[in-house]
Amino acid sequence: MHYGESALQDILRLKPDVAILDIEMPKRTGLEVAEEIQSLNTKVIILTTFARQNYFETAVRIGVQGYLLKDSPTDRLTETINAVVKGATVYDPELVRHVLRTENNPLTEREIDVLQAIAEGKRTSAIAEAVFLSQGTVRNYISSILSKTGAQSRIEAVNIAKKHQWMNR
Amino acid sequence: MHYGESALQDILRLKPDVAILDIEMPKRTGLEVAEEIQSLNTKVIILTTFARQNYFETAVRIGVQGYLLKDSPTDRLTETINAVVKGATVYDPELVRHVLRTENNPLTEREIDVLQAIAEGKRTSAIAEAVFLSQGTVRNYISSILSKTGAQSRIEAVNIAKKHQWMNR
DNA sequence: AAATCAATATGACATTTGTCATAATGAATT
DNA sequence: AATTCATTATGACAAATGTCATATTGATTT
Repeated sequence: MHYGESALQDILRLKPDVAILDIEMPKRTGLEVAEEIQSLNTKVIILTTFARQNYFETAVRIGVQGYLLKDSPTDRLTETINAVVKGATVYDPELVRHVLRTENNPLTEREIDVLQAIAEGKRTSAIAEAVFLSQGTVRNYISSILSKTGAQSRIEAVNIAKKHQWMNR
Repeated sequence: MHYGESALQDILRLKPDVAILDIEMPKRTGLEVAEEIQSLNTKVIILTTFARQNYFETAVRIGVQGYLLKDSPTDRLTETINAVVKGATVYDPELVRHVLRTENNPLTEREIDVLQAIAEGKRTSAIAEAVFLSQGTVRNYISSILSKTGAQSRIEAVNIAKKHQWMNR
């Protein structure tokens, strides 16, 4: 395990063109390091296992030049390094898509669970069983889903949610 | 326009290997001619513009060796003639599919109209307006759709009908 | 520490749906 | 000619659904 602190010291000393940082490191996270060195000309690429939107968003806010997931194809890293050196900014497309999906998604986790059950054609009692909630709660959720989507009926809500890809996670 | 009667006379006289017949001809339809000559060794291919399932079904019942639509690709006719001479039987796949669809489709035209509106997420009042029916009638249709599909809810009915392709014509 | 939000629940009420009986008409089939 | 079937309708009743007010709990954010 590498220490964020030593990474920071190395970068400050060596002033590399590109620094590839993990996020979860002891002492200092990759994001903290990235923030510290933003005044340098060193480009930062975050390479991490964690697809947490929170991390991604702060990375973008700090202004890193790259953000990749460790499970993305290996040659993508080399491509990204080359692109970043040339001045480009590269964000993992999966992640961007995911953020866009959740960003505009007005539905909560539970509401999505319920909506998925609705899409299968289940009626309230069956939905309640499927998600282990009382029928009343399910009806409340549906009511909320309808008002959030602006739909007039369960089916319309499903149609709208599908169009916006709000129904997957 | 050719006469079915003269086609029949010609076939009886010439005893061809294959006879290609239209259906709608004056005096005698192609289907009548096909029926008359079934004792001969002449293979019959029906080539017609009319995609009426009624025609197709009687043709199959009579036992014709081929049934094609005039708007199918031209080389299909030559293929079919060759295949039929070799003893095969060739039915237009589109037509077969269509028949299978309507054959097992328990829904009436009107019910399909209603179900389509349901799939769009319309509620009863909106459906009634869309198909120019009273709300009561719409609810009766839905009730009937539910019992015919065995569904418990509108959405389930839509899902089932989509799976069986019962919602298009 | 306070405020916000998601998750969960209940009760009451209004509206929407689904079901059933019944009926008229016209087209198609036997 | 009689039967069947699709289309259309109404009325009455039961069940399901949607809405609203209200409340508790725990997590997250300010």
